[in-house]
Parts: sequence; structure tokens; C-alpha cells
Amino acid sequence: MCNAIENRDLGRLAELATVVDIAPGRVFIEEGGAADSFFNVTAGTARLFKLLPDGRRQITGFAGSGHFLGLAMSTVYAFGAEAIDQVRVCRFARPKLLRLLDDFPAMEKRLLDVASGELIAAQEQMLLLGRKTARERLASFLVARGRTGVAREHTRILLILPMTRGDIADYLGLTIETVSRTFTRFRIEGLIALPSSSEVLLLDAPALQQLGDGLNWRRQLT
Amino acid sequence: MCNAIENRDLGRLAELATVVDIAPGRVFIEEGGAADSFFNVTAGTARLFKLLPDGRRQITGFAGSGHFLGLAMSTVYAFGAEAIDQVRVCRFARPKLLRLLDDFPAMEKRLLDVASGELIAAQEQMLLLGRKTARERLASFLVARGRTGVAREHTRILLILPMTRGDIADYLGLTIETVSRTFTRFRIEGLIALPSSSEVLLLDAPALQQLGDGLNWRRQLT
DNA sequence: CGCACACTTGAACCCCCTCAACCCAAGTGG
DNA sequence: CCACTTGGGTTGAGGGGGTTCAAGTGTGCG
Repeated sequence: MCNAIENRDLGRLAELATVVDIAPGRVFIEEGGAADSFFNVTAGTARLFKLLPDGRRQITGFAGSGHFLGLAMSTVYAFGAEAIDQVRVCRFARPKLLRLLDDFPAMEKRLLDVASGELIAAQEQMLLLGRKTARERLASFLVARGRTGVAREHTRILLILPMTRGDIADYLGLTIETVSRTFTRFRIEGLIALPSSSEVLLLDAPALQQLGDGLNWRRQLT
Repeated sequence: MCNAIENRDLGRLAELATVVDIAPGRVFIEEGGAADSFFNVTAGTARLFKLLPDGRRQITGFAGSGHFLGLAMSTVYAFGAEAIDQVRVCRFARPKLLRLLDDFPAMEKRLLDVASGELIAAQEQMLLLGRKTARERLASFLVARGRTGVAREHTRILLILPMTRGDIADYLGLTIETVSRTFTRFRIEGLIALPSSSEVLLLDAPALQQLGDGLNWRRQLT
């Protein structure tokens, strides 16, 4: 079912939506393709990305449950989207949705809120990409993941990362190797533990927070 | 007068607005400050930026005439704003504006469009900051400036840049020196001319376009 | 005239990238 | 059951694009 949109008051929305399941690795939004659909992720995680002609990739975000996709009031998609794991989305035909927006100003306000939030996140990411070091980038990433947090026990936070090192690298403007090396250094420094390659246990979230905020420039144990 | 908002139909808006003139160098939006106002730039150019504690700065955009500021539906500003040259804005008290939005759904739709456009631009900038080389970044910047273009004569385009090299550097995630050196290289390669330090004449816009899009990896005359 | 500020240019360095090898777990097929 | 493959991850050595540090060049304005 298509929850996560808003309160049940908008039951009529469900009539316009079709549930779609997307297999891992499947690209379901093509950058530059006609933007005829609007999506609401209800399960799984997708990577959103932009490409350069020679293959360089920038991941602009990860869309998890509750995330909206394609809200850009544009005729073509500005980015691609690809399922990381098994993804389920609610798909809306854009023309119907737009017509519906006129009847539900509350929905429009909600979308504006969402877009504003995304804009703020995008500006934060620009700061990260333009001015932070590799250590700071990864620390910011881990702390941000911890906030939309999963299992937290005391001061420790266990993250489960559905994306690969390559995804993280392309999200943070680094290479796979640098991400891997930085993970290792964090582990050596006692900031994190790595139970498995897709799990990260934050051992010192405050220190990581400071590091990500650009405060720490101590603790450079090389 | 406060034009540039929309069509004259919204004359009532003007009643809520106060025109404010801002001297060059003046910070009129403080990052983290209470977001009690909404601005519409009507003259001049402002830099929008985020700071790290140690002074590192990322400029997230330049706001020229017609640009909206503070549309983030947030309680605090996510970025600072500083006048580059003499700036004139329309200032709206946020509470009044929000109340007004309920009466004018068209206005809300307009804001959603604006936010969507900014989001697309932000994603493009993430690609630039995360994956492009210094040459590609500067080329992208110049071409983008050319599109919101000023005087264009034949195939040549004359840009007048109100911002300093430092601003450009902080916008592109580079240093002043790299920006300056890249300007010089472009000049030597015949891509641009530099009548003065604040003027750039694009001599080969298509080549710059390709370079900025990540196509050119020829023309590396070192 | 001279200070301030922006810009340019040069030389040395360094953080991160590139290239390459290796490890490991999960298939897959003989 | 094991050889082989495949994909993700880690680690090492070397190199390079951009930074850092420093000096020099305008240029507007008191």
C-alpha cells in the first residue's frame, strides 16, 4: 500500500498510484528522459545520480522509504535513479498529479516543504564537496546516516549501509580506495567498528560529529 | 518598486513588502539566524554561502535580480547572504507572507517551481564540485554566466563578473590561485579574453561548453 | 603619493587519485 | 565437493592536480 504520503485524508491519491517493485540494479529513472512520472519510495533504497559523458558519476543522494522522486517541475528528469536493493515505489502519472494539486493546496504546501528540505540538504552537500577533506566527508556521511538512525544502543549507533563503497565514493566526491582507507583509519583510531563491510558501528559519534563539522583537526594519528 | 515577483495581479503583495538597500559587503542574512524574512532581489548581486568553523567558505550561489531568498520553510536560515555590489531587495515579513500563501495558491505553485529549479541547479553544482576538474569547473561557470547572458555580439559573449576571484574560487571549490591560473590558461589558449579583471570575453563559447560538459579532454596544452 | 586590495605568477608540497595486486565471500558448474 | 568466476573490498606504491606559501604586479582611492 501507498502510505508515507501524508495522512489518510488523501485516500484519493491511492487511486492514482500504482505500486511498482524494482529489482536491484534496475534503472527506473533515466537522466534526461521525459519526466512523466512522480514516485514515492515505500521500501528499499535507490541511488540518485548524474553522469558525465566519460562515465564519471556523482551521486546526488540516496532515496529511502518516504522519499519523493521527480518533484522537479521540469519536463525531463535532471538525474537518474537506480535501485540499490529491492525497491518498492508508488508511481503517479504526472499530469493527473498536477491536476490534483489544484484541488489539494495542502499537498502543494507539503511538496514545497519537501523541496525546501532537499534544497537545504543540497547546500550542505555543496559545502561538503567543495570544502571538506576526505575524513570530514566520511564522518559527515556516517553521522548523517546515524541521524536517520537505525538501531542505537547507548551512545553507540549501528548503521546498515545498503550502498557499496563505490556509491559512497561517488556521493562524497572521492574514490573507492580513499573511502576504504578512511574507513580503515577510523577503525584504527577507535572511532568505528566494521562488523561487516555493509555494517558500521559508530563508537564515538560526538567525535565523528565534530570531525564532520570541520572542528577536529586533532586526532591526526596518520 | 517591487517588480519581478509575478504579474501585477498580486498588487497586494507590494503592501507587505519594504524596499531595502544594502551596501556592498553588508551581510543581510546570517547563517543560523532566525528566518523571519523573505527576500526578493531587484538589483545588484549577493553571494550566498555556508561557513565552516575554521573559516572555509562554500558559496552556494549568486543571487541576482529576480532571485528569491529564504524560501526555505525552515525556522533558521541555512546559509548567509552578503551584498557584493549595491543590492536592493524587497523584504517580506515571513508570517504575513505565509498567511498570504493560503489565499494565493498560484503564488505557492510559483514558489514550488522556483524551488524545483534551484534544486536542479544544486544537483548540477554537486556534479561540478564532486567530479569536474578545475578547467571544467571554470568553463561551466563561464558558460552558465553566459546563458543568463549579458551583451552578446555574434558568437562572442561579454561577461561582467561582479564577484571577485575569491568568490569564484569558493563557488567552484577551488582556490583563488587556481582560478587565476585557469583564467590565464584559457586566455593563452584563445578561449577567452580578459579586458579587465571583472570582464571576460568568451571567444569560443562552444569549446567552453564542451569543456564544461566534460567532453573536451583534448586541448590540454598544459 | 601611498596605502589597500585584488589579482597574478612562481616554487614546493601534499592529499588524494591512479594503477595494481590481493583478499574474501558468494555463486556456478563440472 | 571443489575449481573457477565474479564482484566488492582492502592495501600498497607512485604520481599528479590543486593547494600552500611567498613574492610581485597592477589599480582605485584617500
